[in-house]
Amino acid sequence: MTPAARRTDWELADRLHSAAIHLLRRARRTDPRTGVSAAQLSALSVLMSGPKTLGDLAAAEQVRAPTMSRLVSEMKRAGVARKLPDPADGRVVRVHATAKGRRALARGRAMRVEAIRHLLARCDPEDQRALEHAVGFIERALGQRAAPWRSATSDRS
Amino acid sequence: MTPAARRTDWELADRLHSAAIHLLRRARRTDPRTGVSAAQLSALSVLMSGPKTLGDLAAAEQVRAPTMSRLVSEMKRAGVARKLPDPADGRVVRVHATAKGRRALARGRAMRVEAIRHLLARCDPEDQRALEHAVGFIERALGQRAAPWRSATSDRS
DNA sequence: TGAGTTATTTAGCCTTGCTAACTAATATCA
DNA sequence: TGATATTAGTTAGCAAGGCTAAATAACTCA
Repeated sequence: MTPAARRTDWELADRLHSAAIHLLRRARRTDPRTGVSAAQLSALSVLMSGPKTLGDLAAAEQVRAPTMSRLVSEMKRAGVARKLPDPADGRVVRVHATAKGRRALARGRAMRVEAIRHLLARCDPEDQRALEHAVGFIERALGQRAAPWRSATSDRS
Repeated sequence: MTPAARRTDWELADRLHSAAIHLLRRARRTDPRTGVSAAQLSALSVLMSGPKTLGDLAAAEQVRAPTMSRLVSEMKRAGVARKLPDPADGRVVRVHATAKGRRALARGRAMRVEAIRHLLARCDPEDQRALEHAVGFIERALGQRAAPWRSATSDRS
């Protein structure tokens, strides 16, 4: 690779980094209006694909077990999650999202996505093609596709 | 707008949101190795364009004055920032990055951008054009261009 | 000068990370 | 089988980094 090409790559990576930070900062402005904390919304998004054990939830959220244990207790208190015993293994706790939790997540996600959609309002067909191509590339590069909405705590920068 | 077009917009916004979250989650994996907290790195990035008052710094970081006051005290203790009195107004504190702070920021930013650049390694010329177009569009939509590297605290999701 | 405004700090609270240490349940194996 | 090890989750206690309210110090202006 030539030095010039390397510099170009670096610059593109830098701009992509910056754009991602600022895009999310804009998107999350609405979060306080959901009535559920960012950490709870993030955990709820993991639960959308079905009940999870506390350990799985902690791993998915990239936090330690005690952190998730406490968070789930708060979610239970807030009425957005339930804890049920595992019939096969008495040590295991299965966490389910409640209907209230699913509604809170849908609302929070919709507000965020709406904020981004608003930004895209002036998008012409060429912009849109480029965005789709770019997002598709990033999804492939990250080894994921149609990833669930995740993280509130975690996209801390 | 037809219902189908609206749905397409929503889906693109949703994927962009998700891609941004996961991109940053990947990029920040290296942060703990910088020796300076994410909040401090973010504040340092603001100081790269020159000294700032505490209030300006708080506004730039979107936190309250007491939060920034404490953060800057810690940065001073860590040797990455200095507090100097304003010669014209005795109430004002001017915060400067030290050489150590500039090095810490450069290191942290380089590690993040390197992580993203690594993701872009398989980028063919067409992908690159699309990414550049998409990033440029987002920069314009957010009303910024070549934004400084900001925030560690703030891209929390 | 004295009242009001502004910049920063202090005090104290909350959330959400963490580790260490504990309990309960299950698994292993001599 | 029964002792021991492992695993899942909880509890306790600490730190970082948000916040508001109230204090302090310096400035502005009538």
